[in-house]
Amino acid sequence: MPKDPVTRNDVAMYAGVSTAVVSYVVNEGPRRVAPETRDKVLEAIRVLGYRPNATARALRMGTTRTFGLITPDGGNPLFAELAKAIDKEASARGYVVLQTGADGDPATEQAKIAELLARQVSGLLLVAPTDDPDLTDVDIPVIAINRVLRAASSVSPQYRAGAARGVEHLINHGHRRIGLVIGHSRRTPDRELGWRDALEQAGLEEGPIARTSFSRQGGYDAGRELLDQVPTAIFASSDLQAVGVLRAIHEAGLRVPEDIAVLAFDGTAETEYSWPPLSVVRQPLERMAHEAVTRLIDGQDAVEAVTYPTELILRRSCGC
Amino acid sequence: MPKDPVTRNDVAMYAGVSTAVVSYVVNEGPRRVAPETRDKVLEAIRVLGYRPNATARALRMGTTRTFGLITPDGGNPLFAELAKAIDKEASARGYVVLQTGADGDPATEQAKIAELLARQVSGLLLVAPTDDPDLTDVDIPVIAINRVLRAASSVSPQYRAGAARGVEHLINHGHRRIGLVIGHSRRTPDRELGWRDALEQAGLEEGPIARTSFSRQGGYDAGRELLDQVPTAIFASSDLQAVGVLRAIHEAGLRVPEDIAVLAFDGTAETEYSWPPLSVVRQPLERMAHEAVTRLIDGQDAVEAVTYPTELILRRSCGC
DNA sequence: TTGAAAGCGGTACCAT
DNA sequence: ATGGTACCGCTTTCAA
Repeated sequence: MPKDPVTRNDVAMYAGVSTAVVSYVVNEGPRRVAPETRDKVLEAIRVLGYRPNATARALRMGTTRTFGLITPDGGNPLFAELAKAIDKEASARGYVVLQTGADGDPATEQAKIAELLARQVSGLLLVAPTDDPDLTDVDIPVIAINRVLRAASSVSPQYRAGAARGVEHLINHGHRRIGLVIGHSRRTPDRELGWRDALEQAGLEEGPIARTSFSRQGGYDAGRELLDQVPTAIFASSDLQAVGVLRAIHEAGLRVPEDIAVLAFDGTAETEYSWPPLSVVRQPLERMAHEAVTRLIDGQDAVEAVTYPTELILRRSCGC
Repeated sequence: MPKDPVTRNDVAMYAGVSTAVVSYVVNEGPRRVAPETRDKVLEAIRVLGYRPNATARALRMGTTRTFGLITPDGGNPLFAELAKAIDKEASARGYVVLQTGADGDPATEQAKIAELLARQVSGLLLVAPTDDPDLTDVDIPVIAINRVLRAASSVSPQYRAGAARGVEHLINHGHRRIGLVIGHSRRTPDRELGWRDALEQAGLEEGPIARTSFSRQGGYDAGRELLDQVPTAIFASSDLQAVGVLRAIHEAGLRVPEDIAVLAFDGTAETEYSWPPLSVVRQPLERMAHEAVTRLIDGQDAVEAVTYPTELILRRSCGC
C-alpha cells in the first residue's frame, strides 16, 4: 500500500492554517508567522512526515537548483575526481548534479545537452574534450572545464605553464633528451607548447613526440614508440598515458627513474601508487570545481577563460 | 536579454490550435491528430525552438524519470565505473541520474537520501558500504548494490564464490600460504569466507590476515604487515588494496609473482596497467547495473538479494 | 478531430 | 498575522 505523499495541503489542514502559512514556515519567509502558529505547523509537518515537493517548487520558482555535468567518460579517474569535487561544491550550496557521459562523441554530447536543458537544469558544466557544441538558444549559464568554448566561460589548469614547469624539473635532473606523449588534436595543445617552452628555454633541441589517445593503452603504445628513440625522460600529458608508458618501460626491462624518468600531467590518486610513484603536475581540481560552481550560480555574463596554477608533486619517477 | 523560454502555449498560439493538441503531437497520444494539424504544430515547434519543460511534466505525471545514486566516494574507480555503467543503462531508457557521494558516512548518506526524495527521484540506488539507512517512508523503489539491506533488494557479485575461485587459482599455482587483505566490518565478509572455503577445500591451514580500509593506503599498510609473515601469495579484497600491496612488495625489494603472487577482487581498469598487471576476480558491473536499473523501473515488490557470477581474469601477478 | 478546463504541489501577492 | 487565490507548464478527461 504505497500511501500517497503528504502535501502541503494535508499539513495546512492538520495544523488548521492556510497553505500560505505552511509555505511561510517552511521557507522562513517571505512573511513572518506567529510563534505559536509556527509551532503548530512544525508539529503537523513532523507528525505527517511532510517533505516539500522540489519538483513543484522548481516549476513555480523557475529554478531546479540542479546542475548538468557532461564528461567524455565517467570511468576516467580524472573526470571522476573532478565530478566528485563538483558534487561536493554543489552539495554545499544546496545544489545537486545530474552527471552523464558523452563517450567522447560530439553528437552524443549535443543530445545530452538537449536532455539536460529539457530537464531545466540551472547550469551546465561541459568537460573536455570534444568539438564545440551548438550553444545557441541555451538560456542558462554554461561553464567549460578543461576546454575552451567560443560561447562560454571556461575554467582550466595552466596547462602550458604547468607542463613547462614539469619539463623544467626533468631538465634540472640533467635530462637532455625528453620525449613527449600527447593527445591528438586540431590545434597544438598547450601542454605541448609548455614542453617546447621548457626545452627552448634550456637551449635543448626538441625530443621525440608520440601522439596518441588519452588512455592507458594509448600511453603504452606511445611508450613503445618512444623507447626506440631512446629519450632519457618522458613527459606524458595525462596520468593514464603515463601509466601506459610505465608499463612499456617495465616490459622493455628498463628501470624508472634510473634508465628513464617519467613525469605526468594531471595528478590523480592512481599516480601515487603506481610503480614507481609518479611525479606529477597536479590539476587544482578542487579550486576549479569551486570556481565553476560559483560562476554558474552567480551567472557572470562575460565570457572569459580562467586558469589556475598547477602544483608540481615530486615522487620517485622523476629521480627525486 | 535572456529571452524567456518558449512554452506550449506559445506553440499553440502560433499554430492556431489548443494546447491539448500540442500535447497530443509531442507525446504522440493519447489522441490522434489530423496530419495537417500535426504538421502545423511541428512547424511551430521548429520555428519557435520549443522544448517541453520536463519539470512541469514531472509534476503533472508524478514521475521525474530520474534516479538517485549514492556512492560512498565518487572518486573511487570502482564506484566511478559502476556509475558509468548505471548512467549508460539509465540513458538508454530515457532516465537520468543524480549522482552524489556520501563520504562513507551514514549520516551524510541519510541526508542525501532525504534530499533526493524531496527531488522526487523515481528510484534510489544505494552503493556499499555503510550502515543500514532508515528507509521507512521511502515510497519509491530502492536497490542496494554491493551491500545487503533489510528493507530493499540488492544486486551484488558473488563475493564468496568469486573469492574462492580466485584463491583456488592461487592454490593451483602451488601456493600453500596465502594471506588475506580484507576490510573492517561487523560480520565476516563474504570475501573472507570465500578465501577460507578455498583453503579448507585444499586442506590448507589459514594464512595471515590483515584488516584495513578499502584504500590504496590501507592496502599498503596491510601489505607491509603481511610481508612479515612471509606468505607466498596474497589475496586482496579490492583493487585499491592490491595496488597498495604491490607497492609494499616492491619497496621490500621482492618480485611479483616470483617471490610473492597477488590476486585482487574487483577488476577495475587500473589493474590492467599496474606493475605487474593484476590478476583479478572481476565484478560484472555492467550486468549489475542493468539488473539494478531494470528492477528500479519495473518496481518489483519482493525483497531479494540477487548475485552475479564474477569473472576470473588472469594476468601476470598470479604467475600465469 | 479538437478545445476548454481541472489539477499536479508550491509560492507569494493582495486582502483582511 | 493569516487566508484566499492566481499561476508556473503540462496532461488528460469531458464536451463539442
